[in-house]
Amino acid sequence: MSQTDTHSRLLDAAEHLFAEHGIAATSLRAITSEATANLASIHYHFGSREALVEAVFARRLEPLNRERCRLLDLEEEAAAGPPPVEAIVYAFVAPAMRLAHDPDGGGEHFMCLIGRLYSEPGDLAYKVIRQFEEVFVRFTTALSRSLPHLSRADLLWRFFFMVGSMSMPLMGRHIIPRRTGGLCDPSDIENNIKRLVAFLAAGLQAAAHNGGTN
Amino acid sequence: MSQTDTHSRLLDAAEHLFAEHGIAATSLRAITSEATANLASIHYHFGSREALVEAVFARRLEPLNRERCRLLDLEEEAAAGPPPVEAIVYAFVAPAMRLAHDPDGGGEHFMCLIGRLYSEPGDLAYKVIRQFEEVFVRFTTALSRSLPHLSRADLLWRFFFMVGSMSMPLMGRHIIPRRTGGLCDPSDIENNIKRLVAFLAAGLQAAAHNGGTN
DNA sequence: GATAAATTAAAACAACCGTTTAAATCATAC
DNA sequence: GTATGATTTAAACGGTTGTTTTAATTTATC
Repeated sequence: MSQTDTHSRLLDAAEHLFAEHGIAATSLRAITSEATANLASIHYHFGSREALVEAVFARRLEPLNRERCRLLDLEEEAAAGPPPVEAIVYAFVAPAMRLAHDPDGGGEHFMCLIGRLYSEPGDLAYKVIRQFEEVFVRFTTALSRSLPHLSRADLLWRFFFMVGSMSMPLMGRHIIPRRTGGLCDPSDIENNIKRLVAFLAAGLQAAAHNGGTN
Repeated sequence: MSQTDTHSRLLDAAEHLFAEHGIAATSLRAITSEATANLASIHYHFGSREALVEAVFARRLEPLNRERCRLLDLEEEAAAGPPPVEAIVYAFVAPAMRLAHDPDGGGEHFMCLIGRLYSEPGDLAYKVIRQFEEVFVRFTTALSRSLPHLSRADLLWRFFFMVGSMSMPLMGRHIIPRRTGGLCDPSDIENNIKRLVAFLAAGLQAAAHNGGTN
């Protein structure tokens, strides 16, 4: 934990460069250079490039998803029946948005990286997404209790739509402000959380496209 | 246009491999191998690797966005005032979803690739996204006419949320079916269009998070 | 069928990749 | 202070990358 903690310096540098240039496009030499560490240090501390990649994700994902479940716990204890959709959406969205711009958590690059995940080559995505298993199950069942009229397919699709919407303020850190002349600011976290909750709660509660027959 | 049209065989192979493994992770040798062409043919026909990447996008983007504008034209001519939000969303979503699985259009890999775009290294994303300029302007102004109570920032954010939602059935071709045990099928295009339109129209029309004061 | 242009083919280029090895350095406990 | 284990360093490995060059081949024109 000293200032010469090569292990976490490597994780920080990798996280940053992965988010900035993509995982595949980032070389070990670029990482060790930014971390002011030796090339071989990656293999000493992690064993391989792939293990380093997984470590970058594991470091942040566990606390993030724990916080999501904690917020959902609170809501489910507070409400007698199923919690309102807004509360479920908030418990899912807010921890990710906050982590994305918490300089202490250091996750400012991480959530951008998570957004990239769906477009990274197959093996890695599956490994990482498996860490979402508990969150996926808990939130989809919570939503299905609050939206019992939706078919399972409709509900799951809407859950994925939610993930996609949330990924925009996380991934579009550079593109969105430029595109909107600064009008849309991804670092305006609390307002963006409210925007997302309003948008997603309405979308999730919309009438099913087919009248709910399947 | 003969069966030995190396130029388009290279584009097809690149499009496919880019979508499958990512742009950065795809080598020229892998492309020429799949296209049964010589390694040097890429530089002969396109000049460089980067030019090939841009050509892959340019080939599909222009027809796609033209179709979007055409559908929006129809709606704006049909309606006296601003078209209903559902119609605007449909004009934006449907062409992309159809292209994504139209084997004739060959774009079955392309839309998956578009989804990757937001997470590709910076220079490329800006170049390609500039091709969306007309679509961006036309659809945001159409939406703002149909949703005049929304602030410009709220409207633009919701537009980005829409793009993010739409990217899920496009990008998640492999992950979503596996994750849902086949219950969610990204190739069930027409139903997914309806699902998206129902979800997005409700989200776009939601009350502003702050009561519409800014 | 010869000429010229367009296209394809094979080979080589330097630069970079992830990984490994072995020696040097550091910290720490005896 | 010396021995021991943890960490860092420098150098090299074979393999792959994008690109260029030069020659061979195909295609079209007269």
